[in-house]
Amino acid sequence: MKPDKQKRLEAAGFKIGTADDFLKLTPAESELVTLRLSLAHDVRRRRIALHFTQADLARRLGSSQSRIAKLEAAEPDVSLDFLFRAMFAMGAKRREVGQLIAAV
Amino acid sequence: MKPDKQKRLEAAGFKIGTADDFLKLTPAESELVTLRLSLAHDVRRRRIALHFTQADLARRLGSSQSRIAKLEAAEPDVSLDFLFRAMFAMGAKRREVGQLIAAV
DNA sequence: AAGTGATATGTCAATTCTGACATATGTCAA
DNA sequence: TTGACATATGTCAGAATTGACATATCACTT
Repeated sequence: MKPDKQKRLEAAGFKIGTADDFLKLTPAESELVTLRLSLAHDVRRRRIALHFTQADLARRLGSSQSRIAKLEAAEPDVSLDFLFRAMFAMGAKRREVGQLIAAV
Repeated sequence: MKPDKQKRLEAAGFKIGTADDFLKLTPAESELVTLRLSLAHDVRRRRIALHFTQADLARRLGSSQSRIAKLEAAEPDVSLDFLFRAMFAMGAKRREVGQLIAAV
């Protein structure tokens, strides 16, 4: 958001902040949320780059299409284990995953 | 292991390899195992650097001393979620965690 | 409009993971 | 040796996550 727009909104009584602020997350919780979102987004990016459907990826993981949809939506009942397994199942290396996680 | 020692052992009929080889892990499984071990090791390293006992860390996580012991031992019933929560609970940032994961 | 393939959403029983607890082992100082 | 503190190991009921399935929605072609 541009600074001037933020000023105008605040003048109008709106509090502006990130979703983390809004939800009053601790720094640790915030890091975890960001991590989950990054992974979920990258799974989709990689899947599409490989021309896989969700069903294709599910088959590789011994899972189901609906679970992949939930994974990519970063739904709260999706574990980090599942997210990482999806990454590695698409050939991602620790090096690449580390870079993704470290990215600001 | 030093190369010469490995040669001697192989000459004696021993097969030398990594645990991954021995267990016949796929590359994806291998990446996951290494990831878990790296995190578990780093949790212990950080905890000790902070002069925390396992009970201290457990309290921060709303967990128990025994679960932290299992975590640091990378026992198979410990989730990646729990490992990451422990890292972040000790103040680790995504940047640092990413570097740890990316490290060869 | 109807058909087709991909993705999203909801539910649920089974599996997996968790905190809690008991207890064992280890370490070190008094 | 005893005591005090830290860590390890085992168990288990409850909580969280899973695959499977049904079905809805979307995008595109005919």
